[in-house]
Amino acid sequence: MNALNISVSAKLYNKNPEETDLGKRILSKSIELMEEMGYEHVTFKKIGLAIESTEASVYRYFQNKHQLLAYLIHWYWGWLEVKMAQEFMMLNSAEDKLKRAVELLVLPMDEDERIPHIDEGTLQRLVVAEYPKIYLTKEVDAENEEGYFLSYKRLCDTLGILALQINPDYKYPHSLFSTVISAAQSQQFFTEHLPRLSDAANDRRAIIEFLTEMTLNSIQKR
Amino acid sequence: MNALNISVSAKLYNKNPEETDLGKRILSKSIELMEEMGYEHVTFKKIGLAIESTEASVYRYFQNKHQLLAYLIHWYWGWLEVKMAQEFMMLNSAEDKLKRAVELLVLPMDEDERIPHIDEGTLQRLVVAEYPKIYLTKEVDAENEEGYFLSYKRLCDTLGILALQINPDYKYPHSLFSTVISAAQSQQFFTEHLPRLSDAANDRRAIIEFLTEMTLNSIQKR
DNA sequence: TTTATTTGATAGTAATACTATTATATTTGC
DNA sequence: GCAAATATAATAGTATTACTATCAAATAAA
Repeated sequence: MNALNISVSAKLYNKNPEETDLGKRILSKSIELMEEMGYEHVTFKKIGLAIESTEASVYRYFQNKHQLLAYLIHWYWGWLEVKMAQEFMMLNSAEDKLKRAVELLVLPMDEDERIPHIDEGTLQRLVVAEYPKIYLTKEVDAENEEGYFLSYKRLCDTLGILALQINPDYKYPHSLFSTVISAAQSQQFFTEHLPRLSDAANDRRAIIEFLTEMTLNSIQKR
Repeated sequence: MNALNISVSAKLYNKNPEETDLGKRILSKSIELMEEMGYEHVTFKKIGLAIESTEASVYRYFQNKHQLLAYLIHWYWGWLEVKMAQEFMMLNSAEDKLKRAVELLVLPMDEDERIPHIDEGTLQRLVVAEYPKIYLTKEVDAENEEGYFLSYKRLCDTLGILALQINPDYKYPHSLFSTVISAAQSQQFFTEHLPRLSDAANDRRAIIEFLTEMTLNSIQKR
């Protein structure tokens, strides 16, 4: 147990995939498959095949594909929060922390060797491509009560608190950061697939600058 | 043909639903059904039943559920653009126009009696609940070439041009308005389902204020 | 009023999203 | 080291979904 562990609510799985080898292979391969062929085209049968096991085994860990995606995305936000906390220790001003947070949202991630079964870079691309699908459903209220979205909400809170350190009177910290996090994802998607919806021709630094300006200009007292 | 007509690319249907009575009933009922039970739970069989026809008839108009949703959302953005153009005629400054645009994105729509087969209010709620699903797919590039997202892109352009009237040096007009439009949708969803992700407790005016501030502060020369 | 087109009714297929069962490994407790 | 518990593999089966195809009846157009 020297490895870093991201806590994921027990409601997000049937059987904890982090506890077994097969479970870790499911995580690893489903990230790969979903990123590669897209959430809609993945089935538990295909995952079973990829991990050289069976459909039934995957069902033992996750109730369905939706829960699996929710798990992976939840894990991603939890992990990003840990990353941010680590980096924030080296920074002093709230403004520097926010700037760094935006960078971490947009820059490609390198593999964290403490967690060999999860390829953070691939997971990040998966999140960019799929994340709104976990809450844009009719089951959102029930799943919200089960804690499906806790790590995302916590991340927004954390950043919102930084904003209030810059300007305690700012009225919309939660709205702002749910917007910024979401825009960080969608701008990455748009530069690649719908470039007319962005001004950052495949240039992550431009996305970062856009988001940073938007964030700081919104918060600033005037 | 005294009625207003929103142009929708022929790639978005098999057979133009606006041209027949059955087609219009499909539009009308699928908006209702999708809003009510959510995109995932709708099937062409259910739509067939609701319009007192058959599954096969629905397939004659749309290749699949995804294309149908894309049609409806495309129609919505097209219609919103027309609405905005109408309202902009009564306004002079670019700033006033942008403010009004944000209001139109967020305020509930009333029925346009020129188009009796489409309930704009219900359609707006459908768009809030489902719109990213039309581009978050592996088919996005192919569908983009077919013009699936033209009305959305046009809307971003239009608003971006207004921003440049306020500040010709602003570097991110497309990114800003794809973000603002998207945030207008997601903030509505969050206030209802994930309130911790917004600061506008079921208050559309607060969403409007948040977005308007964010927009104008981003554009402003400094 | 013949011809073409649209719709309704029905059937059928392959894939999906599961649930269930049983045999075989593998691990754990004693 | 062995019995008991647990995890997995292999397989089968079901209901639903996402289509495709066919053909007759109704309607519209030439």
